[in-house]
Amino acid sequence: MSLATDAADQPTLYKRIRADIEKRILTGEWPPGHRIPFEHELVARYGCSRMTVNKALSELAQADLIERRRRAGSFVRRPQHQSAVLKIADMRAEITALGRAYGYELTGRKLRAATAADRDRLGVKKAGKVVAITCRHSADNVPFAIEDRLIDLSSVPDAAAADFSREPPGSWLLHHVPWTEAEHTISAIVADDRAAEALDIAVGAPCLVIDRYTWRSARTITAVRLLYPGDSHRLVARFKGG
Amino acid sequence: MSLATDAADQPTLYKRIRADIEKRILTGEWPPGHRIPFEHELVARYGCSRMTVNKALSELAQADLIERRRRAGSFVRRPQHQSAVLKIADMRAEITALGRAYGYELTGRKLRAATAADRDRLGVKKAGKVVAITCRHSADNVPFAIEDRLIDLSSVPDAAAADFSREPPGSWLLHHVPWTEAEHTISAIVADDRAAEALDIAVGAPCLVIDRYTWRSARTITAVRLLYPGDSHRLVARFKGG
DNA sequence: TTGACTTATATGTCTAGACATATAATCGTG
DNA sequence: CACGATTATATGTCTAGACATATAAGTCAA
Repeated sequence: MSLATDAADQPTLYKRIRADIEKRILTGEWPPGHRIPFEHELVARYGCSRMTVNKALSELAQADLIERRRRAGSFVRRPQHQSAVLKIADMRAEITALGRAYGYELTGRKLRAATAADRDRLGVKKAGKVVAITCRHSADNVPFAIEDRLIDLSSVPDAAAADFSREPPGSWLLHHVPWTEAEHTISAIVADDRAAEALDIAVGAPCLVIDRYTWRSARTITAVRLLYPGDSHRLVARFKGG
Repeated sequence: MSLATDAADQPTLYKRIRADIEKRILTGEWPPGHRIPFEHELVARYGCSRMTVNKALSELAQADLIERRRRAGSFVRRPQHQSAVLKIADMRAEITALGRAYGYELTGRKLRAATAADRDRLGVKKAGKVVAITCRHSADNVPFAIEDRLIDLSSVPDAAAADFSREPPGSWLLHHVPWTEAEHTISAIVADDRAAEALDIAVGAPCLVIDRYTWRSARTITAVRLLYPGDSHRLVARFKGG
């Protein structure tokens, strides 16, 4: 046994090294800027080859926990610009996860040549065909959110033939467009007449608005606006790492 | 030269292998579920050792782009549960980044033994001392957000002596608490009398609310509620990776 | 003091092997 | 056919080297 441990070491050695270092960083024992021991020191401490500690350190670097600089060493990174992971699963999953019955209703569907407003909303210059969809999601038969969506058919031609009367466009896209990037803008408004009626709330009640633009490899796919009743719905974001 | 390329290969070989595979996944050429070539096939294709392709594949696995299964092979992962990276920098940075003048005003500060409400809000059971702070952030002398914060002194004893009349508690904590986890809850409300006056908006105007709980290694540090005028402020979240 | 040159060193990448281990596939048996 | 045992195989981890390369630090001259 060339391992430095006498006890049974469940995880593999490089994972143990990684976990050891991670622990010291997370507990603050090694604060941001602190220099991690050199590879050759860790090699001596753990009695293994350099490739093994290198693998541990490389993974920590990939996870942005440390920064590695040639000739200088490896250093604990300072907490990144604060960022949060905001879970926005598709509506069905979101509502189902709450243990509530999911309901869906297509309220409008139009196929048309892109208007100037459409192009502006999708952020594209070229004209093309689009599908405009409005629909409503409900939980236990209570309105949960209304959706107003535009899909660029030049990016997703299949969407022209898709049947959105049963499957919500968000789910459909999620299963047909394998990899996406998106930008969300979250704001608050008060419900106007139309929103109030669709969501069964009072005019002037607060609403949470999420505007989401989704694209794939620099190609716009869809723009969607979701309107939630603000007092009943909450977006939960979990954030890790500074 | 054992490299399979004749052209000058700027990046290193394993990075090129990783990029090649990543590209095929991102363009959809290899859809979710597709089996990546076996390591020994990639070894043959690139004319390198197994460790080199293994490093490329390991990094893709760490980035959740592929999933590796013993004996079966490596497979393109299906787009994860949709998640967004929500940037919420500290207020000064946020406002400064907008090119506006940052203003800060401490409106209240109390040091007290934790009340039942405080303990509930911080999610702790044991009693202890807390600091309660209210303050206001402004951009170009226009109210930008009001903040209502509770700091657990048993986790951050230094906060008792900190001078929050000049430095906002958010910035102070960010620089004194090196590593944190947090949970955000985003909702919408309409402004009540107090909020309307502090933010200089009309009663009944929409407001964006962010409740943030921050802790470090399972230890609660602070709970904060931020109130933004909903029509002027926007939270932008950028999301990558399905 | 400053700038240009040199050197030492820590990380970056890679190899050609090795054995471990989980598991899909196959084979036998009741 | 169902089920348990066996086998083949792809990944997981590790070694003991090697050379490449960026750069901090030291050296020396203007």
